[in-house]
Amino acid sequence: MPELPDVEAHRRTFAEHAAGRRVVEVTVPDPDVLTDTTPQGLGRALSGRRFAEPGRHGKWLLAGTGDGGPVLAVHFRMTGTLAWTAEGDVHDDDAVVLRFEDGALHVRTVRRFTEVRLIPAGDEPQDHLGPLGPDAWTMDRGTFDAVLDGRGGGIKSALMEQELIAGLGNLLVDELLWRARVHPRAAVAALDDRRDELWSAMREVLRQSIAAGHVPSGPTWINAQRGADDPRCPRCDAALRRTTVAGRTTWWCPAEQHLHGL
DNA sequence: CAGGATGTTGGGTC
DNA sequence: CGACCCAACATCCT
Repeated sequence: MPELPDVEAHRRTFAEHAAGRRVVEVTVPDPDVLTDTTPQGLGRALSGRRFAEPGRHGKWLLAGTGDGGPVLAVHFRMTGTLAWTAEGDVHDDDAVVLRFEDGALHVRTVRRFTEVRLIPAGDEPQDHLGPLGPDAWTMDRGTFDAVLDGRGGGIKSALMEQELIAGLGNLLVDELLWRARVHPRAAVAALDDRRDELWSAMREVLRQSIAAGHVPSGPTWINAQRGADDPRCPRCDAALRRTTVAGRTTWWCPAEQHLHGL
């Protein structure tokens, strides 16, 4: 599930239950999710420490321990979630469990691509996450323009590129392109006069998705038409088209979304 | 049973 | 170098 809005919801869960609390115990039912540490290393680094307010960059959840202490970084990939339970019982899909006095946070993953990293005390988180562009939600309009200026290729692949803009995924990009009435294969270079529409569509899609904690699938969202028996444009009722763009299944309205000059 | 799934990476191509 | 394409990762669902 996780795109930026889902991770933001997990960040809120983490903030509610873990910020300011002391870690009692760390267990790692699936050590494969640890890419740069071991269950013992993770336990040694976190046990007894208190978490600070968690942060997020793109699709990474960043849970620091304050005062330059180590940072727990979680990337949920496609099927990861974060759950709080008062009982702390280990679930089948649990990969990492952080126990506190009054319950536990469970990093869960079905397909087990989820990645949990331990950023050593004093290190910059950015140096451990691979190349990431500015966060899609917190960046400003000038940064958005700067990132697209001079970029070749298509708009969907650009918006999906985490090194360019961090946080947008397949659903969000289809949704915002539909709102901006821009064809997913439109060349970035052909969209100089559509930047306002792209920017406001991105802001609006992110604002509503973050409020919901996921990409909504209501009647005004193209996302809800994905895989429907007879997928239709929520605005004009045209039959939606399904193609592959940037390696991902892409839904778009052939009546409303244009190439803009190509 | 084959194919696809909201993500990323590494390899190869042009 | 810049952009594209595909396979692979592990598991579930249609």
